[in-house]
Parts: sequence; C-alpha cells; structure tokens
Amino acid sequence: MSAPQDCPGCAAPDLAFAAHDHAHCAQDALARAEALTATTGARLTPVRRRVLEILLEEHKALGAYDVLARLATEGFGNQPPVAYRALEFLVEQGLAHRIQRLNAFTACVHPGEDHAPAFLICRTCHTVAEAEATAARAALDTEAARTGFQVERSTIEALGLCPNCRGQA
Amino acid sequence: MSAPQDCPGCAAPDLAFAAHDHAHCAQDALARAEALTATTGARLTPVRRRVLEILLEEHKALGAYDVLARLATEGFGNQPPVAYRALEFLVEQGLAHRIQRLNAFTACVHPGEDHAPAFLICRTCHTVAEAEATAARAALDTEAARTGFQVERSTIEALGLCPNCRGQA
DNA sequence: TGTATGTATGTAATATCATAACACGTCAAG
DNA sequence: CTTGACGTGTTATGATATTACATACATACA
Ligand SMILES: [Zn+2]
Ligand SMILES: [Zn+2]
Ligand SMILES: [Zn+2]
Ligand SMILES: [Zn+2]
Repeated sequence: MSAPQDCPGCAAPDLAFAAHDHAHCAQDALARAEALTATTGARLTPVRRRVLEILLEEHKALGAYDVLARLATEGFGNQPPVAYRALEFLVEQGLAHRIQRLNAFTACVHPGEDHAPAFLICRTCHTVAEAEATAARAALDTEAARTGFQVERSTIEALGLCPNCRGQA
Repeated sequence: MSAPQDCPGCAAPDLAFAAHDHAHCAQDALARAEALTATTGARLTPVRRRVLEILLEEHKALGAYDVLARLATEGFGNQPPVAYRALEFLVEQGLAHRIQRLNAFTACVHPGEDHAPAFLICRTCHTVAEAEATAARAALDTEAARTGFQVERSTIEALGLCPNCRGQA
C-alpha cells in the first residue's frame, strides 16, 4: 500500500472520469478497508470482502441482485439477504455508499477519511464518481438550520453527462 | 387565490414545520397548479387532480401504493399504473416531487416557480419540508464542473430531526 | 475440554415498489 | 364518420427489499 500521493488517480479519486491506474485504485481502497476494519475491530469476512472487491471493479453502482448473482456463482449463498447484509455492513463501516437514485451501491474511494460525499452519475455510461460535497452539505445544513431542522444524514446526487460522454455528443 | 404574502405559511412554505393555515396552504397550491396547467395546456384530469389533492393533505410523502389505496376507495382504478401514471404526470409538470430516500412522492409547495428544491425529512414524525437548495445546488454544480461533469438533475435530501421532534427529545 | 454466548451465514417465504403490454373509451381534427 | 392521440383500466410480471427461522462458527470462560 503506497501513500495516496503516489497515484494521481487515487490522490484525486473524485476524478473517476479521468484515465487512471484503476487496478491500483482498487487495490489501494481494499488495503485501506482492511487497515480500517483492523483498527475498528469490524470483521471483514470473506463474503463482505468479496462484495467490496466486486464493487471496486469499476466506478459504477451495482444493484444488490447484481452482487448476489456474482456471489452465487462463487459458492456463496444465493438468497437476497446474503447480498443485502454484506452491503449493509460495508455502508455502515463507510466502505461503500448507497446511491439512492439507482437503488444501488458503490465502493467508497477513500474509506476511513471523514468526508461528505456527493455522487455524479453519468446517464450514458453509468459511471458513478464520488465527489467532494463539503460545500453543498454546508449549504444544506445552513438552509435546514433556518427552519430549526437538524441534518443527520444527507443524500446529494447529480445525474448528468460525464466529460467523456459529453465529448461524444 | 391570494398572493403569497397574504399567508405566512405559504410565503415561506419551507417552514412546513411551523404552525400554519394548512387548508389555505393546500388550496393555494392547488389553485396554482390549475393556473399553471391552464397556461401550459397540460390536462389536470380528475384522477390527476385528486392525486394532487391527496398529496397536499399533509406535508408528508406518500408511496404510490398509499395513493392507489385512496384512489381505489373513491372509485378510480385500483391497479398500480393508475397511481404511477398520475404521479409521473405531476412530477413532469412540476406539481410534485419524488423523494428518493423514501420511494415516495410529495406535493410541490410552490409550483410554477423555477426552484432548486431540497427536502428535509424528519425521521420521527415523517414530515417532509421542501427547502431552498439554490446554494447547495450551486456548490454541487461547481464541484461537478471541476471534473467536467455537467449536472442535469440533482437530488438533495436530508434526514434528521425537525424542530418539533427535537423539542421532545 | 466443554459449554455458553454472540455473531455471521444460509434459506424460505413474503413484502414492497415499479413497469410492460394490451383493451377500451373519449374527443377533436380532418 | 373515420382516424389518431391521449387517458384510463386491467392483467401480468419484474425488480427491489425484509422478516423469520435454522445452522455454523468464533470467542470467552467455567
Ligand atoms: Zn479507479
Ligand atoms: Zn459517461
Ligand atoms: Zn401547509
Ligand atoms: Zn418531526
């Protein structure tokens, strides 16, 4: 596991649209996940680890049943709770995120770092990039506070065209 | 139909948590919806209008099947497409919004006005307030632009505690 | 070592959310 | 009065998610 700055892709993982060494990108995220769970005591069991690997294969979101199909062919259980439980674990540990618009899940690109993520979803190539949403989240908190509402969890997602697909249009 | 400033609740409809004359609030939104569809030529038929009325009863989000159950008792069709089609129409016309986190729908509190909505969802009383998200949306657009991504539609939702429920905790 | 306890996994059944495909009725244009 | 667009209704099916219960497996500790 190398330091983030060794890898352009990993140093700025919100640039999922840019060409980058994704094998490294995925390995790095997995290594971070292992390090993180080791410190928290959370158990990254074989199913859970495998689900994370599957999510890390691409910067896309996978539905629970897509993940389940993969697991089933690899000898794990083939009933929905198998996938949903592993995904729930990953989300709770901050190793994956749920994309509400897609009813699907994507691996977190910088697990362990406290971050407010937004997700940029390309409607053409279905790439999902995790972007920095600190400013948007702050704006949301501020607006909510005006009404006395206290934000606990936020969902910030954008649907549109990624730079690659824009070029082709 | 009175001007917005005549009604404290309607003038600041993002204050759904505050006590307000909700009958007026709902009537006003319905009147605006009628005016809007009259100008655009969209047909606010009986089912569609009734669905909007149902959504306007409370500042909550209703699932398609909740709406459908209501329609069925009133002599409309009782199959899912009846509800989904009416809801889809309302969303397209900007008379209702879909709440992604809840797989549910809520009436728009200021139809016809161009607005970037965020939704504040109380996890206790399930009230859904439509808040102003221009700032959050701008922050999202800016961050997306850094990666060359062009935002077409955004989902900005917050889950938390409304002022009333905070008081009771 | 044996046993209790908590946690993870597997499975069956079911619940919830959403759409495809087709039939029928209405209304306005030609 | 026919055609075509649109809205509504219905059947059937697909997609997403959870509940409940059974089984395996790890750890703690008598
Ligand atoms: Zn990558
Ligand atoms: Zn794309
Ligand atoms: Zn109101
Ligand atoms: Zn509340």
